[in-house]
Amino acid sequence: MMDRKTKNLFEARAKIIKALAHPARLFIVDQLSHGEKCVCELTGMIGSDVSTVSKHLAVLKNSGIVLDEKRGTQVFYSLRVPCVLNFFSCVESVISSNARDQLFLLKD
Amino acid sequence: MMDRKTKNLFEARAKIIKALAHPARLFIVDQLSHGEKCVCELTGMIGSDVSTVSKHLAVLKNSGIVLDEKRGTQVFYSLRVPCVLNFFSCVESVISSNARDQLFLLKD
DNA sequence: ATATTATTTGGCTATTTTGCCAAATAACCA
DNA sequence: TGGTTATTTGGCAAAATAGCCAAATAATAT
Repeated sequence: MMDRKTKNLFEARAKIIKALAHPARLFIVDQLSHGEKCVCELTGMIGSDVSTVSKHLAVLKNSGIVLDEKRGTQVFYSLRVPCVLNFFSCVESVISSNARDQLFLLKD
Repeated sequence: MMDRKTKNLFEARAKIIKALAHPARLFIVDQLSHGEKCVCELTGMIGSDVSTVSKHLAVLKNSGIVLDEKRGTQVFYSLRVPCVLNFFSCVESVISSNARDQLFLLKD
């Protein structure tokens, strides 16, 4: 049986991945890959309540994925660990692999 | 504002990542990287009810991350898209980056 | 046929996550 | 100071997720 140490390791990993596991948060990460953005900019793009976006950002910040910097009345968020962008290519390949299988089922 | 197409894309991506966002499921993926395993083997390692493990496997299968193959009375699961293993190294770097920051705060 | 082993499914409760609103806080400007 | 804009926080209700048990299904062996 998995020991305590192993369990902790996988819990820590899951916490990071869980922080990414939401469409709005993935979108935020994608946007930040083009450079820092303030909460208001992101809110405009996402189209949820500001408080909702702020909470999504808090989740990302809390897990160590983004950084925040207050300048004047705005808070700018940026990617702290850009390698999270690598996730996208693999996720894309899962999606297209799924799509190929769907096509295969429809063949003939 | 994000258009429908973009929204769908990020929802599809989130679905895949969500499938990975659980300690038991990450553990399963890690184990499968060493080769296929049957439900009973995984259950022994994880230490939850078989039905729970079976449901975790269903989540992974449903999102296209693993494959299943029934042989006799057992079902063997294997990785369908091995690139998901790349996630680990980035997740690890987020974790160690967090740890470094913690240390920094404690300095002096 | 019956029993046994492996796995999945249904159903239920407990927990977590989401997203909105309203209110609090912070920084700036008039 | 008082007002305005940007952001966060608290609180709540709805939705999704997790994990257990019991029962159903599947394959095999006796």
